[in-house]
Amino acid sequence: MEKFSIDGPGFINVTLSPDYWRSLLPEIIASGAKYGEIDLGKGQKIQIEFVSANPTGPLNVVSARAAAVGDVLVSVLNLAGFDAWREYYVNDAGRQIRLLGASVAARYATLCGHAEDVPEDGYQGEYIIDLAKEIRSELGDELMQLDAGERAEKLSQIALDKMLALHRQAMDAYRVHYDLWFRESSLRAAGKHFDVLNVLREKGLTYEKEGAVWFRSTDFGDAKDRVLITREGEPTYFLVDIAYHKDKYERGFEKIYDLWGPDHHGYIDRVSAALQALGYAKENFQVRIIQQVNMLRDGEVVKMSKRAGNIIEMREIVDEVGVDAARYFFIMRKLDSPLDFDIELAKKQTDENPVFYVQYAHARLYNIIVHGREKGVELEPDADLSVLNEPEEFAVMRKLGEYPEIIRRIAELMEPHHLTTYLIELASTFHSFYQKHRVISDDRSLSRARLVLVEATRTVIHNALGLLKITAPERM
RNA sequence: GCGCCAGUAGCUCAAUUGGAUAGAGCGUUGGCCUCCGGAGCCAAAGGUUGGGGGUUCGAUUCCCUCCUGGCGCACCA
Repeated sequence: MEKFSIDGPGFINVTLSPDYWRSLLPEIIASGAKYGEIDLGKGQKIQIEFVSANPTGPLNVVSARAAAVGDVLVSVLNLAGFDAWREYYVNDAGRQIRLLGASVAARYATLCGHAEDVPEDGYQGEYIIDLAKEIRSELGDELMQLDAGERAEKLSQIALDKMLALHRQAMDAYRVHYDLWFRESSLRAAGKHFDVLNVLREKGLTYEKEGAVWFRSTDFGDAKDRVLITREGEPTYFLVDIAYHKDKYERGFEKIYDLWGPDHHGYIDRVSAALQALGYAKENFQVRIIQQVNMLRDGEVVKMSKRAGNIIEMREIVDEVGVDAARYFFIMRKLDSPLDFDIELAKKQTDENPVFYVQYAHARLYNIIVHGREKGVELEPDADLSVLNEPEEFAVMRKLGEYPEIIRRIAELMEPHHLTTYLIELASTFHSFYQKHRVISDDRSLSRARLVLVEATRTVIHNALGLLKITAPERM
């Protein structure tokens, strides 16, 4: 530290010495991918559940946003000292799967020459027909020999497996690799939801009304009580979901965070109520709502309607703009803000596109090091850095020093957009330096020192892009 | 009607959770390549932070109220 000063009410300014900033550079290079590591989490086990889309239809663009956000959050949390885990909840049981089976069965029967209507509340989408066609091409008409009930049951399992495989492929292509795809059916098979029901009942937190079993969630802050067992005797999605969340704690997670879509915010209080009723601390279960995505083409919002069948699928958007741009654009905004995704902009390979701005900076940095080597100036992390005295050099060093703080902020606030904002700032700070000063020149000692600055900058950009799982190109 | 979220430069968004002169990108205007990548840089213009109250040394941030937009208010998931 160089000096303290008191400047106005509430401000104490601390000036750090030039040597402090210079010493950061070899540290960054030595740390490599570990630069930015902090001990915020202290090894705490934390689970992030995200996407968890129903396997009854294709993944949409909201899932693509959630997938990018959840994936990056876990990476950042791990860097911040947590033991973080990616999980996907597969709703592979219950009413909707029966409807999936019935819908596919109707299309299948129709293809086999026995015209049948898709049930009123079934799935009408084009993809159901595709599924039916695929199944028929594999199995022929043989399922027509079963009675209608068995056929629907059989087809629901086949369709489920196929949808699930598609979802896994889409996530894989998107570079999201879950630690676990958790099956709802496994909870049901083990009767875990009935265990929950019994516990709540023993605590006197349930009652019967109009033939259904209710949970007194209002005792724990919910707006109204909720049904656990329907009049028909079926467990609700809610009951099984309580069991799922309880199971997370039983598997050793100390904190469980869910990322949900905006249409689920009314659901938060009841799950929180149930977990509190079961004795878990309120603050260990948190839900972040990820707002909607508006797809734009040439500045116009693309109208999407599930009914009309013109939804944009996750796969389509990733195929069209590429994984790098898609991930970047979906991370770019604060979770609370609706996100405008301009498809044409994401595809542009120009300065209008922030992805290319950052990737360009990395390619340029890499190239400078190559150029230095060609000129006989090797990268030496222990070079004498006292020759670095330009304001633009210190601006870059200060920016590099911010990185661990960015990691902390993202981990504490669960807001990954700070990473893309930071990358733009770092790239911009470096470009300003680069424009004004030459790295490789006749002054050997200055060249060596600046190469250290370049490599440290390259390392941080590389690390940040790594967290985003966006490629850091050596040339473009 | 009730609840959640948003409203910041012409456009798309930030602002280290209450701090200093509210910052970037795009767009506009004017400059910069004999030279490590011009996919870059510099400069200028552009703001009553949706309106109005309040809290205090200090508010984009917290509270109240109103306006606008999105979403939700199932024995669906």
